[in-house]
Amino acid sequence: MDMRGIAKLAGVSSATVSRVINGSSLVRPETVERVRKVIEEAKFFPNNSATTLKYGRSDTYGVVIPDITNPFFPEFIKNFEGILVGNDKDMLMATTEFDSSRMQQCIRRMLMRKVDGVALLASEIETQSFEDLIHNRVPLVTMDRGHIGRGLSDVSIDNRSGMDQALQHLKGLGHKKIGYIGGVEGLTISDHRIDAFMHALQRVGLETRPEFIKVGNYRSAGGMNAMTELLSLKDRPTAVLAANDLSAIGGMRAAMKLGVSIPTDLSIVGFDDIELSEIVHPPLTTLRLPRPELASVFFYALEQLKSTPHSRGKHYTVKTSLVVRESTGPAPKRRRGTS
Amino acid sequence: MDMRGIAKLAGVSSATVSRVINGSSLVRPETVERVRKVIEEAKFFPNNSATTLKYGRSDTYGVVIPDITNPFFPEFIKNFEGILVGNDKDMLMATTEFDSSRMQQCIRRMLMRKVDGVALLASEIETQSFEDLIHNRVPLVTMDRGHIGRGLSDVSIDNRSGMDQALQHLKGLGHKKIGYIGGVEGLTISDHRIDAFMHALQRVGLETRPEFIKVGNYRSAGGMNAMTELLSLKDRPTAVLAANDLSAIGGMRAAMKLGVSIPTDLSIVGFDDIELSEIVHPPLTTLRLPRPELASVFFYALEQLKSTPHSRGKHYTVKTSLVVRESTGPAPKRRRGTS
DNA sequence: TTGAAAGCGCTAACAC
DNA sequence: GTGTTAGCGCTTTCAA
Repeated sequence: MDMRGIAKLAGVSSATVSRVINGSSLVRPETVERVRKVIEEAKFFPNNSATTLKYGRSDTYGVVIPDITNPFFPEFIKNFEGILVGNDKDMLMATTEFDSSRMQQCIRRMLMRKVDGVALLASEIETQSFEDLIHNRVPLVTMDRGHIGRGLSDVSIDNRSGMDQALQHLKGLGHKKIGYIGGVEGLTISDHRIDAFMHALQRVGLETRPEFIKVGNYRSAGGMNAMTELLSLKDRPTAVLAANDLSAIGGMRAAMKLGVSIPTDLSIVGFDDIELSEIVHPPLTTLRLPRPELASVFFYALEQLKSTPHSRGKHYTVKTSLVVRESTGPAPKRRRGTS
Repeated sequence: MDMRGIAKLAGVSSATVSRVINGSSLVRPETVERVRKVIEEAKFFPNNSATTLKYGRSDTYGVVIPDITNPFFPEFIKNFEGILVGNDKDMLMATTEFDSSRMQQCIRRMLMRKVDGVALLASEIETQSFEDLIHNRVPLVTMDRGHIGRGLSDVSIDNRSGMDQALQHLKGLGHKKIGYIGGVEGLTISDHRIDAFMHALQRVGLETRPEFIKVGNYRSAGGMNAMTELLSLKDRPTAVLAANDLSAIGGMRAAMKLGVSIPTDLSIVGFDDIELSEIVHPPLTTLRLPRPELASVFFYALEQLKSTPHSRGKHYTVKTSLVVRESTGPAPKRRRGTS
């Protein structure tokens, strides 16, 4: 069944049916009524691909994420989809699994589906991939890459303010030796976060120790490994920051397994503030990266780019803030033998 | 840029370009080569909506889920998307947030996008909603609703075998008073699971006590509330089953807060086996519902329906199995005063 | 082995 | 207020 079918049943033309569906005010109310009824009875739904074909836009935004099993992303997706649905748009989600050929496929799918823009939260992207998007004039908003350009905006995470807060908090509790569990090596977002950590240490006046910095993988297993390494050091940190909550939670698990109690023997601070962090035991002190705000900044940035297609994108920033729970406490008294 | 553009550049017709893209063997190798090069240089991507318009199919499957922040669903999505991408298909995901008007919107979106089928994992659907899908000949596969029909298959979760295993396990540990934290009241999937629990109690030879059955909401907060109620009973259960892992984990939290230690004072069994259940402390004993298998059964069921459009669907079953971890242990000795 | 052309369903410009 | 019609990009049948 198409609009012509409906038109015939209602005794009008397909143009009128189109007008009714799109709420044009030019149609006589009784006609509207009649057409509506026929649409209802026939259970008719307009075929979106015809409009997409005609106008080259699909009212769909693409979202590319690395790993949907990291709770941070579903929480973002939930908010983002909510905004889209509220604006009568659709979402095409694709996950890269940290794999660059998957990433290429994702971009390809986005282009073939004529998405109106792409929110790119997967930072392992090579520049090459998104050149295709730029070249095809698809608005692109990235997370924490720092580069902008024509049709390209970036939402950076203000790691700095959050890290400062976290380190001040720890310093206030008497901690001096602070470790770090990183993300996946080589991703810009991980590098930014490590940089932010190092600089924050300096600003707060704590020493940086290379052996206190371990890589993880943004998942709990990586956090466990990294923490195990940190705790096997002769001179251990008394507090640890992690690149995300999942790593921090893995780290807590590893610590508990090794008989290190939290926060008595060791303090831990996460990053993201996923829902889980409140439920876990002990509840995790963490830097909150607010998903609702992040989602709406992405949406706003995309809409901006779409409405001014040929102009240069902008830098946006989302702030982080410290949420103190129970995984941080006073630094333990020094043991004999360790400095 | 469209196929005619490519055709002109390559000195062929758009038909030939189409043939090259679709891998037709009728084109002379040198022509293929030439066209390929032009496509490459122009960074051309075919416009999927034209094909969708022409053939009424989009090579996209829809997935409708209630709540993406419940880790069970991302884990399903991850597997399902993997299968789809491997078969050159796309996924249109929609979440209902347990809201029936959102559900209607979801179905509408699916119909407008001409999805080739829908995997419906949200059981709060009213029959009315999916009549639209059936009416428009869209293959539909539901989870644990039990009804099949023309173009409609169902994947049921074999709660029974799993519940039996769980209760045998608990009985073997000396438990006699077993509580249950349910899902959202009124959802068929919740009702099925409660039924399965009651029948399993009978089969295993344990008594059923209405006051031991509490509703939750599939989230940790609901599990906390339900557990708090259970523990406020004068005569408490010594073991509790939950409708999903999130509820079980919430239940553990509540128990810990009330000074009830797990598994010493109370045993808990979850349902799903989300990744989190292994990380949580203590690691959760649970009934595993294997997501990779679930995803592939859904895909298979959809493909079956698509290839035989006018025939009746089938019943599929996915079995659950008990994974014993550390949240279950021997029943505590009876305290004085409680029977 | 390649080309020409019709038609999928919708919408907006134009005609009445 | 309503109807007519062209055309979005692709594939496939038919013709050459």
